[in-house]
Formats: sequence, structure tokens, C-alpha cells
Amino acid sequence: MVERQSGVALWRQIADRMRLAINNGDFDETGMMPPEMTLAARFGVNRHTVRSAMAALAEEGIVRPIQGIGTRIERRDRLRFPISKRTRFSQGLGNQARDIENTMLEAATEVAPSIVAEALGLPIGTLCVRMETVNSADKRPISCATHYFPADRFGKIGGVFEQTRSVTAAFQALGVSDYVRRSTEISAIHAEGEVIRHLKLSPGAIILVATAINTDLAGTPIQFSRTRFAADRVKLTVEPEA
Amino acid sequence: MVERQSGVALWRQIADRMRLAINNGDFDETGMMPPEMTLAARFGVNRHTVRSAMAALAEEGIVRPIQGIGTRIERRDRLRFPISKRTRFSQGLGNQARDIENTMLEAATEVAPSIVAEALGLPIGTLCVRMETVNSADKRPISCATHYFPADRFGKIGGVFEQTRSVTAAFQALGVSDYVRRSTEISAIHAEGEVIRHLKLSPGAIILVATAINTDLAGTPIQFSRTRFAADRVKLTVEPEA
DNA sequence: TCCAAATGTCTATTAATCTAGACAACCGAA
DNA sequence: TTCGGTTGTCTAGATTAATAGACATTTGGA
Repeated sequence: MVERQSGVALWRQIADRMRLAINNGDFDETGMMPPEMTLAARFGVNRHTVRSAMAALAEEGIVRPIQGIGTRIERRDRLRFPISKRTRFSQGLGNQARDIENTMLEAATEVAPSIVAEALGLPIGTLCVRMETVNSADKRPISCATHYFPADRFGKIGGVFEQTRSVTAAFQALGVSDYVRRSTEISAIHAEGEVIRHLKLSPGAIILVATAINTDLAGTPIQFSRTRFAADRVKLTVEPEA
Repeated sequence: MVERQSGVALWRQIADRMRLAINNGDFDETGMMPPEMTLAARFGVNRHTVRSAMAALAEEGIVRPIQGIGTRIERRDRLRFPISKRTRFSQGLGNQARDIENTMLEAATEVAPSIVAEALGLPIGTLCVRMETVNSADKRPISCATHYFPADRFGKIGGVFEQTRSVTAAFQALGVSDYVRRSTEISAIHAEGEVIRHLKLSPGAIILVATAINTDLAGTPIQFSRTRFAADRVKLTVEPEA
């Protein structure tokens, strides 16, 4: 059921599980959460503890309590984000959202960190453009990403991206008509720091981290990116064929 | 830094971050953790709080404190688990571990849950074999999985698996010489219940959930599986080509 | 041998979390 | 209108988590 003395407060465990159940469509028949007393009994905790969990979900806009009636489910969705040989952010979400927005927070030319240099096959000390973006669907932040591009070929990509609002379009404007994904690594950690603010997460939420390398059609690495997804808003889908 | 009143205890946040840093090789030069007082200052907490985090890591066997000396790092590893068109558990880990073991906990023939029936393209009410396995590398549990197979073709797969200790080998024994992955979905949740025991996790740890469908070469779905990975022990690697 | 630096243990206090119970406020239906 | 079921609010107490400080113990090196 719920685990005590785990370092994770009961209300947070319960909030996580209810969010999951809602996204899973468990209460779709009624569109309402079970009564607080029922949930308290089900999880083996006090009603007040359930209320704390509910308050967290209400804060996220997932449920809305109505006195005298019950607690209504306002939103249940977890976007499907496909990862494939031709992963593109906006295209990937396709028609799952009407309004997809990529915002650039920052672009700077810096010496490439050693991990990035290695990934892109550059000598230590090479300059790279680092670009920070936040990606939203229907005004809801889905992920934030840090991208690195070799500065010699893509020194101006920051400015171009601000025009095009798309990495794919920026690449095209800079002469890269197409590109493919060489590798993607996925791990999961607790959200912290800046990411919490950018993704409007409640602290302690889980984020999926996807670290990827893209190459041009000649096989030359042109992009290293680390994308942090709010785990309760997406599921990553691995597409086997190109 | 660390987030207060997030429903996640400070010692757990710190333990999570230190585990990540260790796996990231941050302290490889000395092989020792920084002194407790240094960490306390770095995280902005009391020394005792750092000690609680350390105790959790020591419990997991990741560090070992030595009075008068410091805290030694005992183990730093996160296996790379590739996900591709031909994902195979044991092969995938390859030479990252000497001893890879698949244990079957249970096999039962049941009516397929609706999600499984849909995924495998079976009529509602069809019988399936459900099989629970735990997968370990070098005696350390890495993942536990629930597999479903259509009962008409694979009714005996439980017994065969116990002999072969491999899904791939069991398939071959039952006439499926090769199979490919149709789809993989990845999400992340907090560990709870049975999974904590099977994977020997500290409660509250993060698990990566990979839900996959495999088909035979004719394209007929033959396996639905949900694999739960201990997030601090693996990183999933998405391979773009077959 | 002595000292500096590190972990180990203890007490005490404060803050956060969880439990328990009572009752108010609100809604829909009988 | 009344009543059962629901959420909202309050008080009080128990348990867990975090802070603070003191001092013991162990180790390696000066």
C-alpha cells in the first residue's frame, strides 16, 4: 500500500498514485474521485492525509473539490512523446495538443564541457553554442532542454531559433536539410532547482531525462541535447523503425 | 539546492543526489565522499541530516563509512540497457556484468486484462499466460517484469522458461525462431509494494517502467511485458537502428 | 607522542507530518 | 423541509524529521 518512514511523506506517495490512476483513466466512469473517507480507508491513512494529497493535486489543477458534492477530475492526460531515428519535438506531439510552443531561455557560446565534446567528437576546448529551451503544449510546460551545437557550423543558431522557434527549422536555415538521431539515453531523477520552476512542478516530482545525440546525414554529430520531461505529463514511446 | 516541505525528506533528496553523483563518477579521483561537514555546508543542512542520507546509501551498499578516515565509495555503476528493435535482456547487458540471472517467480494462465488483450490483438476474454520474473546482474536485482503471452500458442512457456531461464530461448523452444519489438513506452514512478522487495530498493526510490510489445516475424503480437527497472541501477539506451 | 581530521553517539529542541475527533457548510434527493 | 453524504475547518496530540551542540573514538601524519 503506502510505505512509512521511507523519506517520502505519505501525502506525496498518495498524490503520486492518484495522479497516476487519474492519468490511467481509473475514474473515467464518474469523472469524480472517490470520497475522502473511502480513499483514506483504501490507503490505510487518516482522512486529513488524503486531503493533503488532494490539495497537492488541486494545486496542480488536476482535481477540483466541490463542497457537498465531491472532488471532480479536471484533467487527465499524459502526452505520448515518440523517440525514434527522426525524433522532432513539435512533430512528435502531432495532434495531441493544439498549441505547441518552444521558448528559448538563453543562448551562449562556451567551451564545450568534456562530456559534450566527447559526444560530438570535438577536440577538448572547442567552442559550442549552448541553448536552453522550454517546450510547452497547450500552455502547459512539458519539458525543458539544454542543447549543444558545434560553434563553427552553428554559431548563429541562437538567433535563428528565436525566429523559427524550432530546432528542425533552424537547422534547415543553416543548411542542414535533414538529421537523424544517433542515440538516446533515458534515466529518471527527482526534480530540483531551476527545472521545478521552468516546468511548474511541485517539488519532489519525477523527471525523465533523455540525453540524445543527433547527426547530419553524413553521420557527423551536430547536436547534443539533454531534455528533462515532467514524468507525470508524458510517456516516452520508443519507435522501433525509422 | 534541496527543497523543503516538498513531501520528500531532505535526507532522501540528498541520498538521491549523492547516489547520482557517485554513479556519475564525480568522486572518482579520491574514491571517497567529501567529509560530512563539507556536504552539510554544500547542501545547506545539518550534519546529522547528511548522516541520515549516508546511512541510507550505506544500507544500499554504495558507501562504507570508516571512523577516523572518511566514507569510502564501495560501488558506482549504472548498467546500460539498450532498447531496440531486437531488445533481449541478457544479450543487452552483454559484458557489463559477468553473471546475469533470470528468475521466474510465478506463471499462471489467466483471462487477459483488457489492456493486454488490446495490445496483443486478442478478443476480450482470451486466455493468456502471465509470468513474473526478476532479472539480476551479478547477484544485484536490476528489474522485475510481468509478461503476458497468448495461451493458445505459449501455454507451456512457464515450464520452458524455468528450464531455459530466457524468454528468447523459451520462444525458440516453442517454434519462434526470432521476434522483434513493436513498441516500447517508458514512464517513471515511485517504487512501492512488491517491487521494493523484489528489487531490494529503499522505499521511495524511483523506478523506470518500460511497457513493450513483441511480435513474431509475421507481425503477430506474441508478448506484452511491463518491466520495472531500478532507476539508480540502469540507464535505458534507445538504439535508433535495428 | 600528540594533533588534526574524520566518523560515532548522545541529549535537547524545533518543525513537519500524521492521527483523531468534532462540527460546520453545502448539495441533492426523498 | 429534512436527511444522508460530501467537503471545509478547527483543536489537540503523537510521531517523525531536522537542527544544534557537546564530546567520544579512531586514524594517519607531523
